[in-house]
Amino acid sequence: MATLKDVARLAGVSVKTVSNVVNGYSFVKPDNRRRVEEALEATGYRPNLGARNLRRGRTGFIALVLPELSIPYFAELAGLMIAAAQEHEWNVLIEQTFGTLSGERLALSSLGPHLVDAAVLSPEALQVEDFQLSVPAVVLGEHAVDVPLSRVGIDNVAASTAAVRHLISLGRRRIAAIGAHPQRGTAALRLEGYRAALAEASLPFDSSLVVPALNYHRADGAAAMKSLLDMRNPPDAVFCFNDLLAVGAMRTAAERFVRIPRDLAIVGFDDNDESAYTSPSLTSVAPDKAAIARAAVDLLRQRVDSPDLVPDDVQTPFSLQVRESTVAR
Amino acid sequence: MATLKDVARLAGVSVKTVSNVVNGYSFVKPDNRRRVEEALEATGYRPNLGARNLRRGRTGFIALVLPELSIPYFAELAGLMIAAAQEHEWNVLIEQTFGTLSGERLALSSLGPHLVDAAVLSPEALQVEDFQLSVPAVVLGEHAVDVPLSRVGIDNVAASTAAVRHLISLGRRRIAAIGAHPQRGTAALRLEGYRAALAEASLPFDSSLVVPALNYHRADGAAAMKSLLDMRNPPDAVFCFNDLLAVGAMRTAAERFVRIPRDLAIVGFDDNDESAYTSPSLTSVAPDKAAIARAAVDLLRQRVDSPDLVPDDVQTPFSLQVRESTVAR
DNA sequence: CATCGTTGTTCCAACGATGTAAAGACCGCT
DNA sequence: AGCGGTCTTTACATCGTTGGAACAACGATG
Repeated sequence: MATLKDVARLAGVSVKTVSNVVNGYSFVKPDNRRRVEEALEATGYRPNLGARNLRRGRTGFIALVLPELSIPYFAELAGLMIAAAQEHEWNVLIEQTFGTLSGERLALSSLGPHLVDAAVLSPEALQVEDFQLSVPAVVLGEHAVDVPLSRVGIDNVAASTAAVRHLISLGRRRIAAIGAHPQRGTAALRLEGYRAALAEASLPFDSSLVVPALNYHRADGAAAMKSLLDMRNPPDAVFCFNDLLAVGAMRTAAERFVRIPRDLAIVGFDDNDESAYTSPSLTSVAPDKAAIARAAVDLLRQRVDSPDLVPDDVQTPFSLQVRESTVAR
Repeated sequence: MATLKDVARLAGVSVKTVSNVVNGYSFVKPDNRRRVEEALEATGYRPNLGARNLRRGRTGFIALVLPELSIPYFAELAGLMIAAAQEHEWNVLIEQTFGTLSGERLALSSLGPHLVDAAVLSPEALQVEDFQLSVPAVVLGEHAVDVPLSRVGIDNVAASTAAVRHLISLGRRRIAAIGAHPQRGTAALRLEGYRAALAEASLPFDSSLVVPALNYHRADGAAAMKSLLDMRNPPDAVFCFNDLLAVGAMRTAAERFVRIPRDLAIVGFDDNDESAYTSPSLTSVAPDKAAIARAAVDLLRQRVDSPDLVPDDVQTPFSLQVRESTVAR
C-alpha cells in the first residue's frame, strides 16, 4: 500500500507537498501539482484513515446503537443512516443492544472519542444515569427519562391521534391498543395520543382494551391479539404501536377467521416495507425515515463542530398510509 | 480522554510499562502492576484504537458488502455477522451496493488495508476482473464468475431440489419458478436444482414456467406472479428464488382470489422472519444464517493470520420449513 | 567477587498523516 | 541593489501506541 512518502519520492517533492495536494491546499505550483497528481495516480494512493484521524483527533466513525438489525424498522433506518453519514464522510458502526439494559450499557461503554466521533442512540431501557456520554449524541424517538441530549423523531402523540382518529372516522367504537410498556417513553406517548383521539370523539377509555407488550416483535402482537379476541366483548379495531405487533395481530386474526377490516380494523406504526404486501395490506403511520436519518446526522455534525450547542429537538414529518386493513379494496 | 502517558505519570512508571500491563505482558512487578491498574481505573483509560492499529498495521474492522439493509435476509445476516465478528474483536463496517455494478465497484474500491482487515462480499453483478482485492475476502453465495476467493453458503442445487421435490410430493405437476436471472450465479444454481427435481420425477421442463426477475424485491414477485396467472394454463405451484419474491407472489394471488395452497402452492427461499407470519405462512428453504456468519468470520480470521491459505469452500446446513403455503393447517 | 541468566524497566524509533514555523523563491517597488 | 511582501516548499514535531534494544537490578553460580 502506497504512503505519502512513496508518492513524494516518485514525484520528487516533499511529503508535505503531496499532503497539500491531497487536501486541496491552494498554493501549489501547477507544475508540481501535475507531477504529484500523476504520482498519486500511478501509485493508487489511498490515505491511511487511521493515521489521518489520529493526527486530526477524529475517528471518521459514528456509532448507531439500536436494538436489533433483524427488526425491519431498524434495518431500514440503518440503511438510510449509512447513506446520510456518507455525505459527511462518516462511516457507521452498528451496535446491537437487543433492547436490554445490560446490552445498552455495554454498547455505550464501548463508545468513546477514540472509537467514534458521535453516536445515534435508540435506547429502550437506559436510565438517566447511563447517559454520561463522552461524545455528542442524538436520541431517536422519545426517552422516558429526561436527559440533556438532542432528539430526533416524529410527534408521537399527534401521529397516534391521527391513527386512532382514522379508525374512529370509519365508525369504529371499541378500539384497542397493543404495545403499552411501563419503561418506554414512546409507548407512553402513543398511548397518550390514543387517549386523546378517544376523548376528542367522546369515546370512553377502557383500560381492558390496552394490552401491554414486553417486546415489539410479531410474536408479542400475536399473543396480545389472542387475549383481545378472548374477551367477552372484543374490540372492532386495534391500534398497534408498531407494524410487527400489527402483523402478529393480523396473523392471530386470520387463524381465528376474524375478517379484516370488516370485523376488525388494524393500524400499525412504522410503515415497514413488508406492510404494503401483507394480505390485507396494513394501514400504518409512516414516519419519514430518510428525514430522521438526515436530521440525526446533521445534528451530530453541528455538535461535533461546536460542542457547546444546546440540545435540540427536531420533529420530522409523518403521514398515515391507509391500506386494506382499515379500508377494504 | 486519558492516554497511556497520563496513566504512566499517575502510576509513576514509564509509558511502556503501562502498555505492557494493558497488553498482558507477564514480567511486571506485582507492585507496579497494582499501581498501574489503579491508575488505569482512576483515569478510565481506553486505548486509542486508531493509534494502536496504526502501530500494529491492522484496523480492527471488517467490511460487509451487501446490496441493501432493507432486504430482510441481509439485515438478519448483518446482525449475526456483527455478533460473530465481535468474538474476534472485529467491528463490522457495512457498505450498501444496491445490487448495481457501479455500487459494487465503488464499495470495493473504498476497501483497502488501511480501512479494513478483511471483507465479506455478497456480490450480484461483479465481473471477474473486479475481484482484485487487497485484503482477504469471502464471498457469500455463489458467484457466476470463477474467482480465487473463499466461499461460504449452502448447497443451492440441493436446497432447490429439496424445495421442488416437496412440491412434487404434494402432487403438484405444473411447477413454476420465479427469479431466473442471467447474471446471478445463485439464480442459475437454483434453476438447476429445480430442473433436477423435475427430471427426477419425470416431469417435463417447460421454459414458459420460468419467470425472470430483475430484482428480488416483493414488487418483482408480484409482477412475475401476474404474468403466470395470466397464462392460459397457469401453474399449480411456484418455487420462488427468495422469500420476498414469494411474498409478492402471494400478494398477487390474494388479489386474484387464488387460494393458497389449494389452487397454488408456494415455496420461498431464505426463511425471513416475516415468512412465519404471513397468511398463509410461507414454506421456505431455511439456510442456517448464524452458521454462515460464523463460517465467514472464521475463514477471514484464518486468512488474515496466514494470507497464503488457498481459497476454501464451506457448505453450511439448510432445512426446509414447511408451512401453510404448501400444506394447509 | 566476577559472571551469568532471568526479570523488570526505560528509551527510542516507528506507524502515516498533518500543523507549524521557518526558509526559499519570486515579484515589484523604491 | 535593497527591501517588503506574496507565494511555495520543506523540515520537524506531533497524534497514541507498540516493538526492540539497551540498561538496570537481582539472586544464583562457579
